Amino acid sequence: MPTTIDVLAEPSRRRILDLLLERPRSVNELVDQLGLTQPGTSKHLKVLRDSGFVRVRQEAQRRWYELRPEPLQEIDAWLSPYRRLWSDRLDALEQHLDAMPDGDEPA
Amino acid sequence: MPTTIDVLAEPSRRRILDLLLERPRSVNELVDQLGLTQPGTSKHLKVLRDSGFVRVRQEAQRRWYELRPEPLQEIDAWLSPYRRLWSDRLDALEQHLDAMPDGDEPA
DNA sequence: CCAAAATATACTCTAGGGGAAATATATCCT
DNA sequence: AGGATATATTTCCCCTAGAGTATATTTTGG
Repeated sequence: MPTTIDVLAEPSRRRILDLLLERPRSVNELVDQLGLTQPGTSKHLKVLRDSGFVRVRQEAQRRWYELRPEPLQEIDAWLSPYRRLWSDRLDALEQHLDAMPDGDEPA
Repeated sequence: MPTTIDVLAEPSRRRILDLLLERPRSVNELVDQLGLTQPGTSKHLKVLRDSGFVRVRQEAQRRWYELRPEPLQEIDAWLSPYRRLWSDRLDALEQHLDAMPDGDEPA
């Protein structure tokens, strides 16, 4: 079973997420927008379902796909330790330490 | 050439980033930590270099790899439109709107 | 200059993932 | 019930990405 980030690595699936961010859509709508075949689209949707990115609401024969936040939050969380690289000007400190030949602590 | 997120999708590469988040490391250090072969590790490092995740500082025969923030920032930026799904309690509103048969605004 | 250390590149093999076409399933409508 | 609509599943093919092995390259120390 693919990782959350594996799922995101596929361009068509990212496009699906983009489309679903605007509003819920039916499979055929997505097929049209993506330019993929219907089976191909359904396959991606299955992956997105299994990994929790989307859920389906059935209405007659039509199925409305909509976004779920959890997996994206997971990515957000994964990213968070790295944020110190560019926030709080801590990156300036790092560069400083790297540039110095030996220990050199600022106040 | 692989996308930023393609690069991130590979588990060993994510582990490399984790290790480099602690501190810069030489290739052999990474080899030991990863349990991969040296060539395999170097290959991943090349991918990480080409995509801007790391840069190298050479010192004698040793090469010190260190993190660069840009590609991770890019992911962060990509994520940002999706944050409205869970931040500012806007998700609660969305769910509410979905559940309601018609418009119904909270205070 | 030579051997060793550290890293990079080239090559081969293999498995998994994505695409398209065909088919199956489900639900509505009359 | 039966045809039509909407979607899912299966099958097959191909191609790429990753792993390992062998080899090349670079730099150092003596």
